[in-house]
Amino acid sequence: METIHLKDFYQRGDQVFLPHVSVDCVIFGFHENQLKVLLLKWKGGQWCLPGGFVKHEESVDDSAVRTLEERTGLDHIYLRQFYTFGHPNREKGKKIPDARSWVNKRFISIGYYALVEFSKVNPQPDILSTECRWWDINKVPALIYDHKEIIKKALESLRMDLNDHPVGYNLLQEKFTMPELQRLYETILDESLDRRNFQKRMLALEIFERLKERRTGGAHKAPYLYRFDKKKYERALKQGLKQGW
Amino acid sequence: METIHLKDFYQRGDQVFLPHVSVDCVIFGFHENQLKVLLLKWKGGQWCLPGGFVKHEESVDDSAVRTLEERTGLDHIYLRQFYTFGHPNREKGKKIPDARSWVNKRFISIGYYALVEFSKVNPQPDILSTECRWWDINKVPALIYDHKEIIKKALESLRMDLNDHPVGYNLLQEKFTMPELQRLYETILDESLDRRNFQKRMLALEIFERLKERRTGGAHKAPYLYRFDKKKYERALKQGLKQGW
DNA sequence: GCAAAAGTGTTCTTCTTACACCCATGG
DNA sequence: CCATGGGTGTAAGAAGAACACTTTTGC
Repeated sequence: METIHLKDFYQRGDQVFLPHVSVDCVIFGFHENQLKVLLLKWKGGQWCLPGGFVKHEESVDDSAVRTLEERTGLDHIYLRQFYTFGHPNREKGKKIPDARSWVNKRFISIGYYALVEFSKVNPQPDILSTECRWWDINKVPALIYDHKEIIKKALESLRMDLNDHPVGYNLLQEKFTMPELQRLYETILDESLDRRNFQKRMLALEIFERLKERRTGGAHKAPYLYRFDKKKYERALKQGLKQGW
Repeated sequence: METIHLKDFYQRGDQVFLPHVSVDCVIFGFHENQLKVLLLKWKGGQWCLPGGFVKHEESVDDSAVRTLEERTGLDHIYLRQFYTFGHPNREKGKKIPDARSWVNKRFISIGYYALVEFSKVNPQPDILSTECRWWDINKVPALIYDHKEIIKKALESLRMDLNDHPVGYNLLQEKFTMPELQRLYETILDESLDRRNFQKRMLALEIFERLKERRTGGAHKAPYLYRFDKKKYERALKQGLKQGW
């Protein structure tokens, strides 16, 4: 992350970044059987999505990648553009210290969602914020602008993508159990699934490898551990999965 | 359509439009059993997608609607945002008469596709072009920038949307036959479908009304005419159709 | 009367859903 | 020893694919 002074950013940021264009990232994680989103607390006290601006010679995708890296410390993240928000009143209530700043102008924001492994993330605030932390998807606080709507649309897109993209690889730790994978799907879809049918369906995708180990330590019968078979997983990502759900 | 002079547009267009942001529209029509796209011929002789810019106080959606109206003469068009193209080299080979013009800068383009009733369209060139006409989707000429890729992605999105949106209403004339609807689906999907299964599936959607008339005049047995049942169609649009394909 | 397209219904197969029994573990 | 969660298989139902015969029309 480059160091940039706030005053510089407001006054001369447009020498580095395109005006009127921003990127917002809905970063999903999964922890303790809950779907989480990473949010930032503005200096004003309100919460918002991590976002950024597009450098003059930078691709929009790269700008999203950069934001992701800066907020999470991770690279090679699963990232997907899902919608562009372009209503002129989307930033209602906008207040920037310097009224003449380029940042004070209208912004069209390109929405990306990311899937990250919760335990690997080291949340980092940006220069405009004081705090960066996970929120339960069902307990998101009031957000600035249209950010609530952006999250809603991100979640809808994620649900759609679940149809033909194996999604656990990005959200779970390397080794995981079927019940864990099922919780993940149930959380994203917000519905409960039949244990036996779920397992059958998942295994039918043929992208998993069952290990001989089991997850011990918990109460009750120890479940098997699985991991993604990298080769088959990659192939599935390219071809799209067989239809389902 | 407002009259605007070309020189003004290049020199002072940024007083009206946002810099760095454009809209590209892939306008689909259906005629003589072929899927068509509406293209413009630039004054330089190359072909491109109809597009436009976003006014300072205008929503991006409205900007697309305006472009659509200007090129086709139609309003209330089925329109869908499908992707935003933001690579810095997407406009390779760009040549604008005035090198200092705002238009000469990099643009991020928000892609929309539209479905229109071919026979109702009155193609109109814009101020930058000399010709506006339909091209068969399989015979699209060389296009500027990344416009070929934009069409490709639009078509992919349309194919996806076919899963849960009844699409004929926007592309066919008011009254149509099942075989015609089938040609439309086959053209979009680029695969042939079984006549009997197709009809069953369509009728199972329960959004059609079969008329007593038949389409006479052609050779062979006269097929029935159908039209969309407006109420049921609207409901289906909102709820999404039952899964299929 | 023949070729070509359209109307219609049935069977087979596949996928989806529903559901029951036994096993392991911690308390 | 019992409550709870996990492993597995089977049967019924729904959805999709495959397919054949009859009718209409222009030539």
